[in-house]
Amino acid sequence: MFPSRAQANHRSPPRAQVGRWIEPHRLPPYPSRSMSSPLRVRIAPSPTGAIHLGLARTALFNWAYARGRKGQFVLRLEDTDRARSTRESETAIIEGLRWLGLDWDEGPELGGDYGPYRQSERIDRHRELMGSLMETGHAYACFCTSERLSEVRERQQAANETPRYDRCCREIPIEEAQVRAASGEAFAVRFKVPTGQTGFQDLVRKEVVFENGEIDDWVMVRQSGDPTYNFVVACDDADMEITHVLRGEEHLVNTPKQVLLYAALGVSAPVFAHLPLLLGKGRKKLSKRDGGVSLSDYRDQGYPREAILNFLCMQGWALDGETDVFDLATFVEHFDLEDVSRGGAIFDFDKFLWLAGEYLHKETDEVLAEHCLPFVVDAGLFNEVDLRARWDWYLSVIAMEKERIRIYSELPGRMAYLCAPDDQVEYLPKAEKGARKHEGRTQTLTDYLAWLPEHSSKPSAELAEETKAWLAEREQKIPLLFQPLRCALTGLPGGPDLFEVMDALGQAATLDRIRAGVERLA
RNA sequence: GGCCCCGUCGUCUAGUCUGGCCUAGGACACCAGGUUUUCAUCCUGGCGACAGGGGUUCGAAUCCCCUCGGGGUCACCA
Repeated sequence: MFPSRAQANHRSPPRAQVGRWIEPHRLPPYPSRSMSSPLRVRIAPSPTGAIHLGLARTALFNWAYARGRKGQFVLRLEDTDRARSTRESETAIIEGLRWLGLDWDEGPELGGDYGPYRQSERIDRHRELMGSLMETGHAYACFCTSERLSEVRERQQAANETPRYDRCCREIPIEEAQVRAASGEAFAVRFKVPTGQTGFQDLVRKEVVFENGEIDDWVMVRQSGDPTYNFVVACDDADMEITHVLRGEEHLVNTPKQVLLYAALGVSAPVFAHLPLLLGKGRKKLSKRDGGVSLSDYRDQGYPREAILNFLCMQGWALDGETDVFDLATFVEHFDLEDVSRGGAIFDFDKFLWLAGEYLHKETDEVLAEHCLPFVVDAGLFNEVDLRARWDWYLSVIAMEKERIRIYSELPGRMAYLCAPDDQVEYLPKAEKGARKHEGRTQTLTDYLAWLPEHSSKPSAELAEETKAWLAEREQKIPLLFQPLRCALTGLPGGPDLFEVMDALGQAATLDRIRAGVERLA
């Protein structure tokens, strides 16, 4: 049969199944997919890193498609690359998707009727299917060495041909192959691509057809005994009765290989839907160099969760061409694969920020305060206990600064001036310049400092009116006082109503800051 | 390079299947004006696209052909 050299030293379970011929008719039966069987979709991320925005989008579309059609959504971990797969990444993916608000019906941490849900744990089944495919003549052992393979590739490239396997081992008689394998010669298993054409239904791109002559006799199982992605993904999708495969367009060219495999396995292929790629600035696949490509980047920067979800919905899909802001329920209700756009689109970071602001501004002060709290603490402005002890004050700051921030992490920068020492408020150049352009600033500020204590106990709106009246009496324009005052109080060129700022500062700090301002702006 | 996918304002997108309602709509960005003590918000306005060329048709963003452009993929990675 086909024991391999790898059998002895490979750390995976013994390959007992490999050489066990299974009669085709004894293949474990695949449940037939009748019209009444439920729609089943899945995502199959490899746990090798953080959640990329593309994965988040794919997950969201799968989830919405299932939820909108009473289907089931499955999470399966593609951990075939053992060197790169980690449990930390697995946990991060599960937590990240949960944080987004997605839920799935079956998964590695949940179990389900089609488990296990880690590809590495399905290895016996993959070997079983490999064996039967060899038995039925759909796959064959390839004894070529990697040296020979690269030689062939180089020769093809030199001749300007498409590099592909020359099918050298394809016609080796099965008896001979068995003898060579038994003698310990290493081999990989390749799929025997038939002649003809392979087409499939793609709900986004209609029908797609490939010439089989263009398809390589691809490797299903490596010499090491490890199956490859194209092999296991189709096996698992078949076993799990996945009915619709929604994934990124980079997988489009893999699809005919998988479709051929389904046919060899004797099962019908699922319906596909290849989603347009998320692109970076240069119209190339969005990658790390584009910055901020992980879901966690946005969570950590304080993008509202609903804004992230909403924006993800718009990556390849539009509600009506008019409405940009809509919730998940609306998405689930209206989402259809036929409406997914075909062209890849550049990820618009500007619009994302804008949308974040739309959601942030809709939050109540209380909710926003909670969302911003960790960022304020992280910035070192307050510890949580102190901040909670003066919650009403914090809420007033939130109300005051709300319209100027779009993401939670922007608050600490906006309110930092409130925490500065009163004689050392950092004056931004633009603010100081604006203050200094008024000739009578020092005198006006000094006079105001004298006038203020008797009036500052009044509500801010009233104080504002009285201050303006005071200025009118002196026949002075408003900016003459307000610009130096703003600089003294906040050091910023813009910001909330000055009298609300005074409220937040308190009388003592207000007076101290004006006093310091008289000197510093002299 | 082969194969495959795609092509509407700077960007995202509606309209394309089922030609006429398109003088091509909306949003972000940008610019100008208004509101405001400033910034922000908000309001008003502006800028700005059917890749190109041939057909078919009374009529084409929409159907057909060609060209050009962009992307994806060509592993014993996933």
